[in-house]
Amino acid sequence: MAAKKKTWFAILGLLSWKPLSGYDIKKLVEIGLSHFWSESYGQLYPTLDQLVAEGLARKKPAQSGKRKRFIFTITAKGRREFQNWLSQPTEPPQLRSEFQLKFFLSSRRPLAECLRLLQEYREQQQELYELYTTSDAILSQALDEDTLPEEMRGVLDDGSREQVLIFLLTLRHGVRSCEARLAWCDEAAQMLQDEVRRRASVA
Amino acid sequence: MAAKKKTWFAILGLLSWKPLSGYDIKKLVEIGLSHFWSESYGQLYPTLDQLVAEGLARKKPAQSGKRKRFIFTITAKGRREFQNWLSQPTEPPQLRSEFQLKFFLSSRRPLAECLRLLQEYREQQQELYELYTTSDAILSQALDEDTLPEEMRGVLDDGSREQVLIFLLTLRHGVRSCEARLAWCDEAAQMLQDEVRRRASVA
DNA sequence: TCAGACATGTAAGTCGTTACATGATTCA
DNA sequence: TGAATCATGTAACGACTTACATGTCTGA
Repeated sequence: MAAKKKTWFAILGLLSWKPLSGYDIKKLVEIGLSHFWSESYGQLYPTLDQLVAEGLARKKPAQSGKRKRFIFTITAKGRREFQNWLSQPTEPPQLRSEFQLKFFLSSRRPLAECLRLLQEYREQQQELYELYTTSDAILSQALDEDTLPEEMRGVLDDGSREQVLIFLLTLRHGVRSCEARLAWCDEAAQMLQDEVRRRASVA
Repeated sequence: MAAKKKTWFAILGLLSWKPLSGYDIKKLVEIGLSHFWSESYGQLYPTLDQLVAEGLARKKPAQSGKRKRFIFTITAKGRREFQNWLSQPTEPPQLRSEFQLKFFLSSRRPLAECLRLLQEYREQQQELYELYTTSDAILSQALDEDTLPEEMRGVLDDGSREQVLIFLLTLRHGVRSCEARLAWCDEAAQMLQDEVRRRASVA
């Protein structure tokens, strides 16, 4: 139980909300956590069995519906493990950014190359930003009106305001980060172009 | 040559600056790329041999110094591969943030728990921010005065302004991101506390 | 002399994705 | 009837870290 196993806790956390199948969990992650988390089936199903083996969850076939389907329920032990993980210090995200790597390594290439990289990055971020702000608007409105947006039924149940609020806040983390990156792109492009001009004037 | 192998290109990129040993590369990554990249020896040395096997680099024992030491030099083919990688579309960083995972999953826990997570995160970011701004100041000054800061001799050679500029800009990406995250923490804490108050007033 | 930096490497294990394999059910 | 979705799983691979193993050289 020592190491990382973040997948374990991602799953336990979702199970702490309500019993779910592997498939449910996959969907939930895609809808709710997609901008900062992902899980593949290849990871999910084996991990679920491990959780059961460790006594952190229970597996039982679903009686409703005719499909082969297994519902996982968190155990008291699982809940304790999850809460313990929550209270444990969080390791800061160590991102590996291919863009930044390229940008840094391009410092001996023509400045046009750096600028092209910058522009490509900016376009990606802009697209992301629009995605985020759309969802942000929907969630903000929902919070205002104290309702649940349709897209979220099944993901967030009952009229829990906190859930909507936290959802909105995690999203807004993405929004703010995106904004910062966009601003940085403009600042960086500006400085690179200033440098081009400076070089021209010195020569 | 199809897939990811970003380590390959990180190394090739550094070798495109000048011939280096595995140890040199490790140091260079730690000093120059540490806030968005890392390489471990377990990755580095085998990859260097792979590069040689693919004809992208050449390995030769160093004649200077008495220590066992191998210098790697990029080949023309290696250079082509590197430049090709640079021009290839960059995949957007998919971060997996343990903090965001915790924060999201804590939405059914007492609000105090969410606030604690937030505060811990803020402290981490604050620390990072101070680290970044210190380096930023040094690099900004160096750029102003057209000199190389001592810490960078060996990392960046000759008086290449572009190198210092790009170095500063990659760093500033971190600075801007940090600022955004700090601002987000404050915004989020504010909104959570408003919610606590709102709940009190409704009850 | 001995700590700390220099220097290279391997083995084992963790973490995660992709692609594949299989099959039921629903609905247009 | 056939495409989409529901649903579970495995095998193979790739990326990366950690810990270990080994030894040299420099300078206080």
